[in-house]
Amino acid sequence: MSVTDQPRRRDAAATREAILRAAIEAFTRAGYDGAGVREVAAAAGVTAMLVNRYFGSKEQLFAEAVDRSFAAPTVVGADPAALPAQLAAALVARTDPASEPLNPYLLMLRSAGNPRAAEIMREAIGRHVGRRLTGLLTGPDAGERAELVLSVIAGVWLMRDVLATPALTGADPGRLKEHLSGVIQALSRPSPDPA
Amino acid sequence: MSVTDQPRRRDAAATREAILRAAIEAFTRAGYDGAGVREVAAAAGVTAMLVNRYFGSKEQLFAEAVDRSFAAPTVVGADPAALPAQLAAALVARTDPASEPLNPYLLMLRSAGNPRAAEIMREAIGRHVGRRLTGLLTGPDAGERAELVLSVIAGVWLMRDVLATPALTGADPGRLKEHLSGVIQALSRPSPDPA
DNA sequence: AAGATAGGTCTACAGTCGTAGACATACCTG
DNA sequence: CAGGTATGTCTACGACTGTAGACCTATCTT
Repeated sequence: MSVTDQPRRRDAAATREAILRAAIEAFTRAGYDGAGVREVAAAAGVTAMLVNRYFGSKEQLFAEAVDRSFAAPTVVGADPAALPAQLAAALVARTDPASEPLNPYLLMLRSAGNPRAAEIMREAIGRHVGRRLTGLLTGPDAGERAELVLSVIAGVWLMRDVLATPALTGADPGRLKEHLSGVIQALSRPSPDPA
Repeated sequence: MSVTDQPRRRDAAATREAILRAAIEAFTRAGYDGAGVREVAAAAGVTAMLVNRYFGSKEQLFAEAVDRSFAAPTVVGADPAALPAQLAAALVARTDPASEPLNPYLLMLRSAGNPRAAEIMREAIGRHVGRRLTGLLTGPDAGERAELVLSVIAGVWLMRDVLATPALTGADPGRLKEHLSGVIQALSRPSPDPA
């Protein structure tokens, strides 16, 4: 790691934390299948076996990495009326290709191909993100509208960062924010007007 | 494959087609990393080497599978005014877990983790889907709004089929269609009203 | 019927993967 | 200072991956 890689002081908690951080980084960048245990171990400055010794298996390591990554509150909005604009602004800002590369949505999108990883993430969503977002919405079908908002967020992250589609990466942020604000607004109302 | 697996009559075109079909199925079900060349070959009733002999490499096979999968027009809408409702209805119907398991969005979502696969799919989107959807929208920023619609579609497919989130899989189809129709409607207008 | 060629298979290699058991060493306690 | 234990490493295995070259054989042509 550092230039003078003196063997880190023996501290189980700190080492475990270093491995978990490295795992989040690796899984977010390369996905569940693309990240190897040896790679995670090397980034944490330890051996591959120590990873399994602390976390049991790659699958359990992934589960804990997902849980940690999803636990961090991505967007906090207090006023329900201002939520669409705030959410849209945050989404546009954070999906900027030059933005910070560590976030739960990238981890999710790049690991969705593996069935076991998908299960783990579904449970984590129900445990963290879904519940948090549902609380911000009002109405009887808040749960499903919250997951629709989640779908939109994930979809934008997919196209803009993972696939890096030209029209979205090069779009004007202000106009993009307007569009997305309208989309989220449409999902904020309990039931669409059957005019 | 069949019970009496008599060695298929030697026909280069037919064999190539069988391999390509098997590849689309495998890549859609397991993603780029999850599907192996031997698995594809076995499903087509041939040897792994023949796959590479016809397609050069796994990567080129994937590129051709993506191109074929994306070329099939998923939703055809003629009337721009009715487009949101039609698109929403088709999306809700086709993302039903009991629906047909072969479609470009699943292929895309489950392969997005691999960087090379992501590049290939980005090009294929620009070549097929993006252009097709852009033609259905009007206004100066039709391109970026088309990709936002694509983002919504992909996001719903991700949550409803790949992750199989409970609130979306169990949601009432009619109400879901209403919500999504409103979302797409918001993206159909050239520029949101700065009221 | 005999040869030519397109169509397919066999064997194998070099690499990576996740993981298990035995072994070594740094640190704390007496 | 001596011992014990927590902490970390080494070696290795079996399975799987994509792919290359040599080889076989069914089919068509003459």
